[in-house]
Amino acid sequence: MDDARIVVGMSGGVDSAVAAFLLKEKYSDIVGVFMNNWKETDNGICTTEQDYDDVRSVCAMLDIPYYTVDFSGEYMDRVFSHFLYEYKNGRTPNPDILCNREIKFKSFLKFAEKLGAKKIATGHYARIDESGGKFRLLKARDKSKDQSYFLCELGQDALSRTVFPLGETEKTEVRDIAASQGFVNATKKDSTGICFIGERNFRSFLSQYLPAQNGDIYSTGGELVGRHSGLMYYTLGQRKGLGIGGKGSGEPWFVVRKDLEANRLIVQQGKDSTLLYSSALVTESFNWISGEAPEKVDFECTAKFRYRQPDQQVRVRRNGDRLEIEFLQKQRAVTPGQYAVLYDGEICLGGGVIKEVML
RNA sequence: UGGGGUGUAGCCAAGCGGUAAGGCACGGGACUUUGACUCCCGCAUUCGUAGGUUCAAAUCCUGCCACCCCAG
Repeated sequence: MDDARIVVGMSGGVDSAVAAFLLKEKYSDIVGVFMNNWKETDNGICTTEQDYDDVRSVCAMLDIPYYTVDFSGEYMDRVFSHFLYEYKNGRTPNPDILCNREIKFKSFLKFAEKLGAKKIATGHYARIDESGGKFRLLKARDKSKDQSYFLCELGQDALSRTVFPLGETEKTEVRDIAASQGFVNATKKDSTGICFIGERNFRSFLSQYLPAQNGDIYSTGGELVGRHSGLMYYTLGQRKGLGIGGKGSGEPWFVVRKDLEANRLIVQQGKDSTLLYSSALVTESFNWISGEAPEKVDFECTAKFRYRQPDQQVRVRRNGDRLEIEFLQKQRAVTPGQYAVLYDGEICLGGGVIKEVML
């Protein structure tokens, strides 16, 4: 039994509740902390009250103290402002990876220190192992829930002070444990949508922060095929929301390019739109979880370009901080602003923002 | 106002006397801690309109309306 204090981040969902429960096997001094990182500015449905109630209920059953902490200022400055900046520039950001780096594994970690804790824990599905003072991030045992992709920006400092109690646990077991413990959130639906902001109408949400500018939609053949309501509402490979019907072959249309200069959306018809398939990408800065780039400048490994994508074989060429990642199989809709995350089998090597994509 | 053609859901489009295919779009749901993709479900009691024939019409007949084309 470890009597050093550990702080567990609790969202109100089943995962973090069960994570806290599992910690009781090894830790005697556990503190639950609920993070409130988003201030409602509209009169949307506020689920944070309910979530906090659930945290209270679970902590009471576990007989552990709990606190709530507000990082909404940090979230706005270090995550959301960047999120908006990226959209404004035509890219498609991944705020949750940044949120992990900046909030959960930075601000929250510091907060835990102030509470006298040596370590923090979260309900992420991923594993950490250590050997000779080196920490590695590994995929979760439950491959269908593995969230290592979202943790690709972490480093040695964060990993050395983090515990992921659910790393070896299947999601179904998590539900079973929650049920057997009688947790109020045992059957609560998993939350999705941007972390802390939640699920909401993407268009109306974004429009509150960025001005939308209508424009034309052109086919790759140069034909005017429709109107768009603002480039920021679309991402590469997107089908929904184009409103183009009855034209051409009858197949659906997909976004293949955003022309910011002309405020035009370029679309192509058919699933096998060749312009959607790329063969390589470039990241300009890359976070190596080990803390240092591998010695080899040219090597093969696997990669993911989006969450829950099967591993893809790639060849990496390293040029300082710049990485060129070549795909052995062409990839559909690899999008600037998203992350390329490298893996060596179970090991998550790290990730970087996709800067440009080559056909 | 001579000739020909076409009018089926938001768009494209089957149907040619037996009681409205399909696709796209759209809406809802599933999946999902980004954005997407994908999957599932829904989506014309009605076929430009008014009559007529028929047991039965979107399908046949007639008038009208609209649009298109060729002539003028």
